Amino acid sequence: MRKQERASEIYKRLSQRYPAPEPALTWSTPWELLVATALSAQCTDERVNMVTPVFFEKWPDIQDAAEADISEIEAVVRSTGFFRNKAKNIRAAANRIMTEYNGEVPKSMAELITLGGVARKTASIVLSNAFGINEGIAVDTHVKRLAFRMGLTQKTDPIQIEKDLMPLFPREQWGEINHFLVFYGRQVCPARKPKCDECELNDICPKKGVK
DNA sequence: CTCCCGATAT
DNA sequence: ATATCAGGAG
Repeated sequence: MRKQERASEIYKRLSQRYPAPEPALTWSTPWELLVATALSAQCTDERVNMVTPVFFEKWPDIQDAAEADISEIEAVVRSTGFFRNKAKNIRAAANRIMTEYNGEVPKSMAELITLGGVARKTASIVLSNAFGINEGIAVDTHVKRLAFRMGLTQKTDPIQIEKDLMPLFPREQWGEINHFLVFYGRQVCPARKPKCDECELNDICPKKGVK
C-alpha cells in the first residue's frame, strides 16, 4: 500500500474514532493555550492541567505575566520540568506580546516562532486550535512515533517528518491529524507497549507485531 | 550533539 | 535504575 493511500485510510478511520477532537490541554484564550503548550514540553498534559489553573489565577492576563516575578513563576511551573527555561520564556513572551504585538498573540508561524521557547510544534498547536489556521503540522513525540511506525516517514528530525506529512494530508486536515495521532498514540500505540492486538490500523501498519 | 528537569510507569 | 512524557535552544 502506498504512503498516500495509507495516510488517507488513517485519517478516515481515526476521524470515525474521534468525531470531535479537542486538545487535552485546558485553555480558554490563545494566550492560555500558548502557555499550556509551552509548559507541555517533556511533560504529560495531565501535569500541565494541574499547573495552569494556578498560573492563570495568579496572573490572569498577558500583562500580569509580563510583570510577574521570575522566581514566582518558577515555583508555579516547577513540577512540569525545565522550569527555569519555561518561566523565563513565558515571561519574555508576555513582554514581547505586550510591547510588540499590542497585547494580542500573533497569528502567524513566522511571528510566533520568534518568541523564545516557541518553535514550529507549539506554534502549530496555537494556530490551528486557537485561530483555525493550518500553517504546519505539529510534530510532537506521539506524531513522531506514529508517523514512523505507520510508515509515513523514515526520518527522525521533527522538521523533516513534518515535510513528509504535509503532502500526505489536505491542509484542512492538518490540525485534526495531529489530534488523531496524539490520542491514538496515547490510547493504543504508546512508546513502550503498543497494543497491536487491539489496533484498528493493524492491517495497514507496516510495523504490526514489531515493537 | 548536549543541556534543560520533575513526575510517573515499568 | 531506566524510559517516557503534546520540545526548544545553544
